[in-house]
Amino acid sequence: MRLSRYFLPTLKETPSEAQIVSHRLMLRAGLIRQHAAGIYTWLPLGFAVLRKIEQIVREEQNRAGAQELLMPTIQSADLWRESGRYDDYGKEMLRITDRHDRDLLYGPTAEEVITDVFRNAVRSYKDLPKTLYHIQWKFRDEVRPRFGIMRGREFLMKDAYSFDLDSDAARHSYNQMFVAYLRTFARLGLKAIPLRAETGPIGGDLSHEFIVLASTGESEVHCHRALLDKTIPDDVDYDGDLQPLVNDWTGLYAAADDMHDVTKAASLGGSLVTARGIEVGHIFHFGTKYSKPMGATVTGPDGEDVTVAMGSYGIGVSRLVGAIIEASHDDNGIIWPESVAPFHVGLLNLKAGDTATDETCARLYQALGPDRVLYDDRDERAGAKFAAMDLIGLPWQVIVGPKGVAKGMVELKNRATGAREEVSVDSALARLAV
RNA sequence: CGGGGCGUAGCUCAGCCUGGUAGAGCGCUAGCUUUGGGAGCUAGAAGCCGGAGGUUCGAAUCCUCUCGCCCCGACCA
Repeated sequence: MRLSRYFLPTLKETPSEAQIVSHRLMLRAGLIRQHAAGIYTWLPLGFAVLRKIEQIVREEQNRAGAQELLMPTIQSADLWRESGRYDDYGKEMLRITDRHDRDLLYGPTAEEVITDVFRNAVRSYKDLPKTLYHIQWKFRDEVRPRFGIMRGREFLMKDAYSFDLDSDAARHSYNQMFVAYLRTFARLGLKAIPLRAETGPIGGDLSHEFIVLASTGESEVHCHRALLDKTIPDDVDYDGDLQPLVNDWTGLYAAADDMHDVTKAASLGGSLVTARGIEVGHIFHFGTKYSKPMGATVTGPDGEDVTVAMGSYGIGVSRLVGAIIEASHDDNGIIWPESVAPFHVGLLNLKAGDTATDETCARLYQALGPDRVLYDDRDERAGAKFAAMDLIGLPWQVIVGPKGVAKGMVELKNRATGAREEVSVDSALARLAV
């Protein structure tokens, strides 16, 4: 993409409403614009990142055996009356009335809808297990939206729902998601740790939240140091026994403030780490909380009806954009992990209009591929280009100036480390190849 | 939902206390000069001073109401 044609409204100054780093940088780098309190427009660059994250989440869900579908944003209130949540959910639920005076709502979550789909379609235990998910916009009418996209009212979320014959089987579905989450966050370039969580209003008896570590994070977490160094295998057998792997990740002490056990933590001595983090995922096993009132049953092996055991598994996709920035930035701007970067390379033509630099840039642009490169071909000063490119945080920069070009050289800069090297054009191409 | 604050040019803000008809910096446009870390000079364009009502000869400024946004707290992917 040529920057001269791209819609990338960057800001030199920080809009006054933005308090935290990710919000400021998202506004400044031209990722989002606020539409109303807690509601945002995603500009092309931000949208590109959102799509990348979404795709990684999708791939890992599929890999774990979950199947994607798409449920509506607007839901019927009747279903919520069935589960008993229509009155319980409170003002966070945005309620709507249509022209026939029917009660609708903008979905804050989708347990009711998926349970309805399931009960109408599945009859036999032989159809189990099933894990279904979608990636859809949700709305929760937060009293006080803040921190930009991190706590908006409208947000993009992946939510998965598992259906099993009994709670032992459900535990396997739960473990599949647990492992999928570890893999997902690792691929996003994040250090995430699972914490045992309160089950909250959704209910149930098994729940973990996943916290991404970032020094500017909202909540405080305490955990064993060894948890930070754990890695997740690349070739997980999702059909096999996942319990050992889950145990490995949950065996060490880890707790947020609300579940923090000071005595237990103190016994860790020097291995205790206190850090800050951002919640980006939450998984629950809640048994028959929805299947029972809504009559989601299957015929079991013995011919008797069985109420299915369910779990639900959320990832805040749009929140992750902010979380990644909180975890990865410096004074000059964003530093995108390669896996989610909107472009792989920023190509800076330091003297647009100069035949030699133009030609070198054109060659690099074509060879690297216009989809992977953001080419700053604007008639701007070098300083402005450096600042803009650092701000938007692409992993690599290729800096092409007349002095280097005369020697057949360009400069390759790594955004994360700041390291620059002068290399030949061919060498730069080789280094940046897919 | 309790407490506080702010709405003036695209952005950051001054002006308001003490009413007299709109300002700065950045950005934008044009020209010249500059050209490796958000340039310099010159000349421009750009504002229903959030909205409504009121007080007054006169309101960005004072009063009332209203809408919007932000911050602290309680609550959440």
